[in-house]
Amino acid sequence: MKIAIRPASPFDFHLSASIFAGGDPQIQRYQDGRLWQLIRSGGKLMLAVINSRGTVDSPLLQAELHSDGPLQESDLPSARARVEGLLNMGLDLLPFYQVAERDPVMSGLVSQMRGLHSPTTPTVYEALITSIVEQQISIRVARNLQMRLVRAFGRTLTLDGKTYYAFPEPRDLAAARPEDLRGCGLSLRKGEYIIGVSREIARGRLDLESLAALDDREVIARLSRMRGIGVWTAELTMVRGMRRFDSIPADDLGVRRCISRYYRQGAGITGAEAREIASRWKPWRGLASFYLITAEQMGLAVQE
DNA sequence: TACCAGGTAAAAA
DNA sequence: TTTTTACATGGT
Repeated sequence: MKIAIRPASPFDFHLSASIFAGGDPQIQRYQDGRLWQLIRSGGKLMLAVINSRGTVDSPLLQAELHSDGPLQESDLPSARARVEGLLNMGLDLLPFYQVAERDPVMSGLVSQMRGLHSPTTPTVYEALITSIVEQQISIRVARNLQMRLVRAFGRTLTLDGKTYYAFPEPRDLAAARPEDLRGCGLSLRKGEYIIGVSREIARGRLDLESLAALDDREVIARLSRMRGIGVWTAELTMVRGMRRFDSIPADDLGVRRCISRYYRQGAGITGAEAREIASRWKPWRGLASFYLITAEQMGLAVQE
């Protein structure tokens, strides 16, 4: 079954999806112009294969949906929302670009990344767990551990003899032991954090999706009540999984490094200095930092 | 080899 | 109350 999607313009599908390049082809992957991603819609797993049929200024995407059973018309609205959510396709970037105009450095970078949309995880839970995994270790190592975690605990969908893995549900990880996660390369302590959070959710004592009703400070306070979650993890969860485009983990080493690169000639800066510089991007601080990180990865030059 | 990489909680001072 | 330490993997 195929659906057509018209993202808000401008939308650069290739640039936005490249963040998924090099991923595990059985989990999430962008390759040869197509984005592969398992989505969950109405309790049913399906594989979405997304490609572009339009341009940056007149974007048009096509998503093929595959499942191991018959797909109903009633599955489509939810599936469409899931696909659009992956790259925040409905988000109008122009208000952010207007704010960026006031900042010569950001303005110069943005003009080279026009149409870049940031990704959002299908669930808040996935953002929270992957953020815990990423604590302290390098992104590269963290991606490895995340792939092992998904393969070990995720639900699967088999199509044409190929198995695809979806991110685990809270109850899948709630049933695990720290030693099981240790087997994926995680520390025993992170295993405890992840299992603890998953159990709270599985028992109905924490509803992550309902945090949408709270403001940023309240979300940080609520999440920080749980063992293993500090301000950094909460902020990363918000910007990555809750579409809080103004939330920025300013203490983050990577964020500080790229702000320093483009605004302070690479001199080391503190989280407080990063927050000060970031204040000019309100109310788009999180999206701006995503642009900076992407600029760094693309090797864009520092403006003189 | 030793150190560091998109932190956090718990122990020690 | 503030400072130090352990934790895991993988790159340099």
